[in-house]
Amino acid sequence: MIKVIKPVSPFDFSKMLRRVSSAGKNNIVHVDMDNQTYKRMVHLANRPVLFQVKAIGSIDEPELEVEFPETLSQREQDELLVMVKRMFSTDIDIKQFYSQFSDHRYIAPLISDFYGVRLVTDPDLFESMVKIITGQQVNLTFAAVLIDRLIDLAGEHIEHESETFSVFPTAENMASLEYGQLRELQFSQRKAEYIIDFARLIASGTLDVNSLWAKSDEEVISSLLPIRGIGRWTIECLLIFAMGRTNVLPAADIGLRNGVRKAWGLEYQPSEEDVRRLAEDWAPWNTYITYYLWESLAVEPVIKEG
DNA sequence: GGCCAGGCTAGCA
DNA sequence: TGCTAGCATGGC
Repeated sequence: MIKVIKPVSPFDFSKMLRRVSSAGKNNIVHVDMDNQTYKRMVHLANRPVLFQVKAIGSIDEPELEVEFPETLSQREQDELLVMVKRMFSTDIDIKQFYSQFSDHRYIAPLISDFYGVRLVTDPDLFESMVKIITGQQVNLTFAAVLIDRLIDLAGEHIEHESETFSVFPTAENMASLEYGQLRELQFSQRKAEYIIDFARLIASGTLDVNSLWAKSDEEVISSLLPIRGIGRWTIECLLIFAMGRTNVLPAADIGLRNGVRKAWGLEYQPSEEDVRRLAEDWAPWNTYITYYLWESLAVEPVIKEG
């Protein structure tokens, strides 16, 4: 069955896909740049469901076709469409961001470079949190390798029309792991503890992550901060990469600081406080400015000759 | 080979 | 309250 979503324009699905497809080598997300499609499985009503998102139309008159099994109930269809809209930030009125910063010396060029690019989020809070904790203090390349290994170990792997789709491990899957199993994948002892303990909190019903959706950013931060292994940066990333909140400033983030250094042409590494000062007029678009600064670092490096 | 990675905790003053 | 050593390993 196919339903059509009309995102608010501008919406550059192609650039968004390029970013998604460069993360890791696992079989969770299947991106086809030629056909402009994104496919993956998610848990819906406790079973894995395959869906596909395909871009038709243009950047200024975008449409997304969402394809999913006929067997979904009406309620599950609604849930899936809400999730897809959130994942691709289709309802964010990005033109307001653009008009607010159209004359900004350092931000306007970013808008020009990444016109129509929106945040692409993870469909699931648990999945996102595991990825973020894994990414603490290690380079992104290594973090992606660790996540790939974790998916091989604990995820489901489902064949569908000659393609293999991996499904990210559920909290229940991971709650039954031992720390030593993650150590063997080259997780540090502490990260193994952080991640498995977090899975156990959810699987046991002690922590209800879905209750976070109704909370403000600061309420989400204060409710997760007491959990061991979860600091402010981690929650700020969750707010961005899982919840799609648009006004989050992870000022301590080394990538953001590098991005600010590059865009502002600074000769020194700005501190967290420096970033907060420069960002005083960024509201309510802290997340998008941060995201575009991250994007500006991810641009393919020029290959040197010789 | 040394420093840096899209940090966090625990221990100390 | 604020500071810092230690963690743990790949990338460059």
